[in-house]
Amino acid sequence: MEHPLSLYNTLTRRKAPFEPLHAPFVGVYLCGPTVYSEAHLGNARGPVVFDVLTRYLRYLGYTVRYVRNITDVGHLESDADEGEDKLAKKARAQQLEPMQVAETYAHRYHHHMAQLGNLPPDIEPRASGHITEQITMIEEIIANGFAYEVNGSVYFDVPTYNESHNYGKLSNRNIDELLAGTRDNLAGQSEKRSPLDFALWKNASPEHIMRWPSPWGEGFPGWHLECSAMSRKYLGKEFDIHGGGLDLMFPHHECEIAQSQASHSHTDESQVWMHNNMITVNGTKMSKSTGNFITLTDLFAGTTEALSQVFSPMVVRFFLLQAHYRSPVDVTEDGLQAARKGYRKLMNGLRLLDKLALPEGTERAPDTEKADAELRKLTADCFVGLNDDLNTARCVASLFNLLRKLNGYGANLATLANVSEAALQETTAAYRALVTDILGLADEPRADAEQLLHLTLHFYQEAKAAKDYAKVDEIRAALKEQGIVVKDTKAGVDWAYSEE
RNA sequence: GGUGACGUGACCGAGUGGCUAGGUAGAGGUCUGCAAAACCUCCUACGGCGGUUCGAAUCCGCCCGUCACCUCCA
Repeated sequence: MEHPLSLYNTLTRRKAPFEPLHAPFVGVYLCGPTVYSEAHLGNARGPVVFDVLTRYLRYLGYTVRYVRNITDVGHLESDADEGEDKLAKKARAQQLEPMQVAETYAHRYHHHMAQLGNLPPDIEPRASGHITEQITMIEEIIANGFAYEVNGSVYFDVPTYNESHNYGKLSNRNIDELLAGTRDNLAGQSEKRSPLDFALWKNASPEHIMRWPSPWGEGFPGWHLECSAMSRKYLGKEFDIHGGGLDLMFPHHECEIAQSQASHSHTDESQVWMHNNMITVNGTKMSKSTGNFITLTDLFAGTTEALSQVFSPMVVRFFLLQAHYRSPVDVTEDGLQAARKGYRKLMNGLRLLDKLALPEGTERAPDTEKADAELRKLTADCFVGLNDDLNTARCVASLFNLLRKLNGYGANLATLANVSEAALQETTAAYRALVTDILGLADEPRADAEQLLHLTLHFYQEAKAAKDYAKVDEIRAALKEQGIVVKDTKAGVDWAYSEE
C-alpha cells in the first residue's frame, strides 16, 4: 500500500515512513485508563490522538485492529509492601465491591469518549479478565531466568535482564544512573534484590480485597504486566504501533519491553512507539495525584473553577487537534474560546459544500486548468501535514486555507465557472473526509429544537391574529410534517406530538 | 543530582538554513435595510549573548527562564 505517512518512533528518536509488518493489517495498542476515578482532560488526549491515527490509517486503506485496554486491577498505591490497589482503596472508602467502582468509571469513560467523537476500539480488554494470560507470562519470564519469587510475590530481575538486554532503551536511561538515584529508597523493599526490580505478581495481604489464585498463592498482577499480556494476545508478539502518554514511557513502557523480551515474545512488542505529550493547566501538568486537573464532566458542563464557561466536546477535540500531539498543550479560557470559533468556522464550511454548484445556465470557462491546480494544491496540502507524523495542527491550518478558497466561491457561485466539475468534487469530498472521517469532527447541533418550536408558534399566533389563514395553515402543515400538532386552547397556543 | 523537552507576534499554536503557517483578537474596506457570515487589505514574531554561513527564528556554544520523567498518572 503506497502512502507517504511518516511517524516519529520514540524507540529510535526519529521519524520514519510507516511500514506495517503485515500489510494491509495494522495492529495498534493504546494504554487505556485506570478506572478508579473520573477521567480528566489530560486522559482524553491520547484517545483523541490515536482515534485520529486509526481513522487515518483506515482512510489510507489499512485494516486496523485497535486495542485499548481498561485497567481494573493492579496499580499499587505505593511501592512499599503495604501498598494497596487504587481500586481497592476506593472501593473500601465507598463500601463497594471493587468491580462496582471499575464499572462505574468505565461507563463514564465510554460516555466521554463517545462525546469526544472517538470511535470505540475494536477490542477493549480488561486486566481482570486476563489473569491467566498474565500468569502464563510470568511463568515464562521465571523459566527464562529473569524473575524470582519471594514470599508469594514475583519480581522482575532488572540487573540480570540488563546483562543480556538493554533496560532503559526506550526512555534513554542507564541502570547505573537509576541505581544511583534510588539508593536511599532501599529500606522497605527488602523483598526485592534490586530497587529497580518491579513486581510481576504481588502476594495479597489478608485485607486485600482484589485477589486471584496463582502458582505463588493468592495475589494480584503487577502494574505493567497486563499491557504486555493483552497486546500479545490480541495483536501478536510483535505488532505495529504502541501508544500512550509521555509519562508512561518510564517506567511503564520500559517494563513492558523488558517483560516481552524476557518472556517468549523476545520482541520490543511494537515496531513504533508513539507518545503523546501532556496537557497543562496554568503551565503545569494535569495530574490526578496533584489535584491539578479538569474533569471531562466539569469541562462539558461548565462546572470547573478553572473556566467560566461551557466548552463542548467537539470544541475540546478541535482544541486538542490544533496542536501537534508531541507538543504540550496549555489549557486556557482564551485558547478554548479561539478554538470554539475556529471549530464553528470549519463546521460552517461543511454546510457550504453542498451549495457549491455552478448556477444553472452559467457557462463553464474553456480553460479551468489553473484554478483546478490551485484547488488541488490546497487539498493536497491538508494531507502533507497529516503525513508528517500526524501533524493535525498543520492539517487544520491547511484546511482553513482551503476553506477560504471555498468560501470565496460560495460568496459568488458564478466564479465556479473557472473550475472543472471534477476538481470541485474532489475538493469537497476531501474536505468532508478530512473534517469528519479523519479528524472526527462532527457538527454539534447548537439550536434547541423546543426553542425553535416556540418561535414557530409565536409566528403562528401572529398570523392567526392577523387572520392570515393561509399562513396559519402553512405553519400547521409544516409542523405536522415534523410530527407536531398545534393545539389552540382557551389558554393559548400549545403543541403536542402527533399520534398518527 | 540524572534524563529529556521547550521558550515564536495581543493570545493560542505550526514550521524551519533563503520561499504566506493557521486560528482568535485588533484596524481598514467590500457586501448588506441594519447586522451576521463571507471575502480583500493591514498588524510580520521567533528568550539573551556570541559563533558557523553569502544568508539563521531555523545549526553550534554559553547564559537566562519554563516544563516533564526519574513514585501512580494519558
